[in-house]
Amino acid sequence: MTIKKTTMNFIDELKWRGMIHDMMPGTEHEFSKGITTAYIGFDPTADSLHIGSLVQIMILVHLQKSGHKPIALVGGATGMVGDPTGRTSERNMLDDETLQKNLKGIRSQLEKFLDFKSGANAAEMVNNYDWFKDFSFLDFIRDVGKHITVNYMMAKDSVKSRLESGMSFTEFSYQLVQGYDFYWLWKNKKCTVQLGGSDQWGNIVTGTELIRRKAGGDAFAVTTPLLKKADGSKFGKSAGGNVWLDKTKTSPYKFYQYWINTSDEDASNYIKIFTLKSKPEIDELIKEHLAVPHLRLLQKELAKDITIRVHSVEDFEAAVHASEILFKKDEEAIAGLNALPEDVFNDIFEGVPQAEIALVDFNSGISIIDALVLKSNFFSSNGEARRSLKENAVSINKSKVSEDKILTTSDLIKGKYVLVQKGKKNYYLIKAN
RNA sequence: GGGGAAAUACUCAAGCGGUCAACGAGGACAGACUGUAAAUCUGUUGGCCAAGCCUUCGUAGGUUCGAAUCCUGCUUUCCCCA
Repeated sequence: MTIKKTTMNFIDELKWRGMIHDMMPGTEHEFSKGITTAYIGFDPTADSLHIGSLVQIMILVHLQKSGHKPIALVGGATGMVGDPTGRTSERNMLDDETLQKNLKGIRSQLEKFLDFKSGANAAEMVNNYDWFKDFSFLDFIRDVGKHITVNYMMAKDSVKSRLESGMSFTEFSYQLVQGYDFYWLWKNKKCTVQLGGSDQWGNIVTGTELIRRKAGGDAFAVTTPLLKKADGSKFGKSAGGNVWLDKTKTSPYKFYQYWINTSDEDASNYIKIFTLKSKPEIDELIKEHLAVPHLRLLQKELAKDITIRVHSVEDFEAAVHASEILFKKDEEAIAGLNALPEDVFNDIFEGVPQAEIALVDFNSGISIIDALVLKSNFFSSNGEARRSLKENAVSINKSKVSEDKILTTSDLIKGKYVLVQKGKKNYYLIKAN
């Protein structure tokens, strides 16, 4: 994609958006010198990035917008070692095949956000495996290890916290490997700044230290705050786990819903971080939102902006359409569903758990519990289904049902579907055939 | 190498021979209230053919009418001494 330039300087831009946690002295001056190259590393632990990495992606986007050159590093080598930061136990190593698959997936996602083609500040993607693959162990400990003392490495929190429980030499070496990445990029790509989450500070500093001791060079760092929700829970997780950028892992509908469900408190922060809207625009939105909070303008703008950029306008529109229908009240919603063409109907429920039940069963009638457990596995046990029914949590076709409900052909929408809900937001679909 | 302590459900954590499917807290899920927010209040949180029955308290045995609770072996973790 192409990137429109802004005039605001990079650091100021990040500052008002609340995206800076810490910065090395001299960093601002570095960016004022002209086109500056900076990099962020992405961990290839899965074949898709999730919305946690979206913060880092946005940083690179801002960097490029303010005229600097972003480098996205995918860690083919570091992925083989495993970053101990924030981990309490030794990490499983990835095998080569998975690693390659993951790198490929991540690469294609990054291409959606950054401009890799045009101009002096075109983004670049690098894989640290390229410079590590022919670097022998002996050469590494002589050329790199010599410059950093064990005392220095042990002082890092990521290491200290693991001294009790144990840590392999492999993970202990991680900071040196990442540090060398920075050195390599500094030397070969004139990359003078490393960006990253605040948990990466220790690793980044090892890099600047290596550059200083090995080559007497200057290098800088900016870290972003780790996102948390206002209630203290982890950002980027929904009931089903991570929220992924890959639509086969997290459907656009669910993706959109994740953002729509953002609390007011978080929404005003997120909109600064995850959208490219200008300060006046955002200030205005927040003001409007405060005046009429129940309209949830912020959440809608946030969800719209991100869904479109991560997926597409079409995906966004489909998600809104689906949301409108699903969250309408009772009869209205059923009428809406009945009116839908079959393919749209299927799109809406893509990504919703589905089960097929034979049409003949409907003729004779199916008890609600059998339908929810035995026939579909929507609930994991009869007890759980009974419990939910008692709690008045289960709806069939948008109306609450009790334990004695029997499903028959008259419950079929479009003669084929039964819409099941647990609570307000969990949908399941039964297909008769 | 010697000595001591501990292992309980998603997590922390009670329990120390029957009244224990196991206190309590957190989390999670649901209900009410709302705005598909937050906060608050309430309920639920092993399974089943459900006033009953079955399987659970690291693991394998044993004592006992009866064990999460006592004994023995094993495994793992932590602490102290060398």
